Amino acid sequence: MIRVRFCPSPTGNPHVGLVRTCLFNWAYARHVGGTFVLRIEDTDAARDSQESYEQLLESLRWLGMDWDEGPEVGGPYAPYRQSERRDIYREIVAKLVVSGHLYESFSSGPETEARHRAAGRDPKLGYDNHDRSLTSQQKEAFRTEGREPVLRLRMPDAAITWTDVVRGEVTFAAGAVPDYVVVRQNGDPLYPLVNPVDDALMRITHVLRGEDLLPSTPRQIALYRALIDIRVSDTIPEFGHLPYVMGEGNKKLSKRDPQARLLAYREQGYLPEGLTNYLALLGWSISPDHDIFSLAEMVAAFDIHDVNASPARFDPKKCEAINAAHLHRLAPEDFRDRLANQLGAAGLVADHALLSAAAPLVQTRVHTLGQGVEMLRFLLVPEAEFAVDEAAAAKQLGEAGQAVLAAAVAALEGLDDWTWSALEGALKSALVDGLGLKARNAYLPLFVAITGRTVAPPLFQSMELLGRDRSLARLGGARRRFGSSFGVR
RNA sequence: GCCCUCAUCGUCUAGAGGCCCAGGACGCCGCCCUUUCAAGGCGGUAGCACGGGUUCGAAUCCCGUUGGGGGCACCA
Repeated sequence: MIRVRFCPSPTGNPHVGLVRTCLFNWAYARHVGGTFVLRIEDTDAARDSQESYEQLLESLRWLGMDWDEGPEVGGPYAPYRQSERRDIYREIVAKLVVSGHLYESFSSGPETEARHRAAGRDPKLGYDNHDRSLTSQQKEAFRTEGREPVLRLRMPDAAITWTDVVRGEVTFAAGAVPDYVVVRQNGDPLYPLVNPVDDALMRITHVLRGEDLLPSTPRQIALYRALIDIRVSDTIPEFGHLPYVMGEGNKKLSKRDPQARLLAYREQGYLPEGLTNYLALLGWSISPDHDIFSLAEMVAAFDIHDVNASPARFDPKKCEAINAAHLHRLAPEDFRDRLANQLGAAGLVADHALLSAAAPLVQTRVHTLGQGVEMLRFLLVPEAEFAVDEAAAAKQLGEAGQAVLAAAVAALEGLDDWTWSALEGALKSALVDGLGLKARNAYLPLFVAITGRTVAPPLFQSMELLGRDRSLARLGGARRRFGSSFGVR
């Protein structure tokens, strides 16, 4: 039985790189019919926050990644928040000390450096394993000075090799990794201990995580061996190190990067299926000749062994394009309902019939739901709040535009049949035939007057939905407001 | 400095010795369609980092160089 886990620490807001790691774990678990465990690594009280924790869960749920075991759903290895597992760690640490895998270390950083200098070595070399064989008298002496030790893991004096699921064989030479701190002076267990301990206890079979953790893998393998020795575990899991998601330039996408903030995409009206599709493409591909797919299709095809080892750059343009493809594929009613939510979040309400008629007009014209809101704003906003984009007005409602507006008003005032095809007929004969204008020049001023912008749903349909009174009022308003600016440019 | 790691169009990728004078997608550029903007259709632009091997044959295997990234905490 394959068991994978995703174990974020709740600091800052969830970002796309983190979510991509989660997605690969989740998809692999689902693909092989294994178990997906969510574990919260909140051992750093100073940086962890409840808000971050909640955003994390919310993000995963929004994207459709459900967990079989973890916070709020429980499971056989509960609790799944490390802050609630202190007693477990204490017990295991005690066993590791008794068995000699952990030892007390009193050296301070400056002391270690001084030893390196005295021996003519680079002082930045790191810990020198100096305290490995302190006698009990020596330890006693430190204690009388009032010094408390940290606990370090005794690293094996041999090379450590594993076969990484995404990179193949990786080896660290003997002595490349110094004995490292596993329990703080104040007794708090640290990530390098707690993470493998929980993986062991929770019977995790595949550790799939970011490549930043690759250099710490030899330590974890060493710890695993110790855990096997004290019978807490009986195997070492497979490791797979996923490539980074990079931002602009050549730096890893960080939590501080605004483009990395996951929930920003929801706010802008990205679809969860669009975002997961794009994220999946960062380091993986479903087939040589297509790249639009659903989560279910991903699950059917995803294998962690197919993931690339090289870092991928996050491209907002492609992300938007992939999202657009999903948006355009939505059934019209589905699109309409999602748009209704987005409108609601923007404080706009539309009655069902109006929205049902309007939504199809914008579906293929936008890449995100947020763009849909902007495109329909003219139709849903209270008349008093309707505003014309100044730049568009300056360009389209000058002298020529005013002539168009005048002719349009004249042609429409006597029009009884306020349907889009009647509107089209009337305006076409008045402006294209009557004034001899090209369609573009004939209609652009009307777009601006009616919708306030030059990027909008089709004109005649928009006017039909807006209704006769409001349409004529806006045409008149545009003449009054911008007609006086003749010659002013 | 030491250790690890990565290397195909601008970007994401397909490619696991001959099917590749390298395929797809996004972007970009044309054209068509067109009531703006999209969408759609058609076409175009652009790449195997470099140098050595191995082989009848290398984007694919090996070595090196160069370049990028990461790690070397009583953070995770």
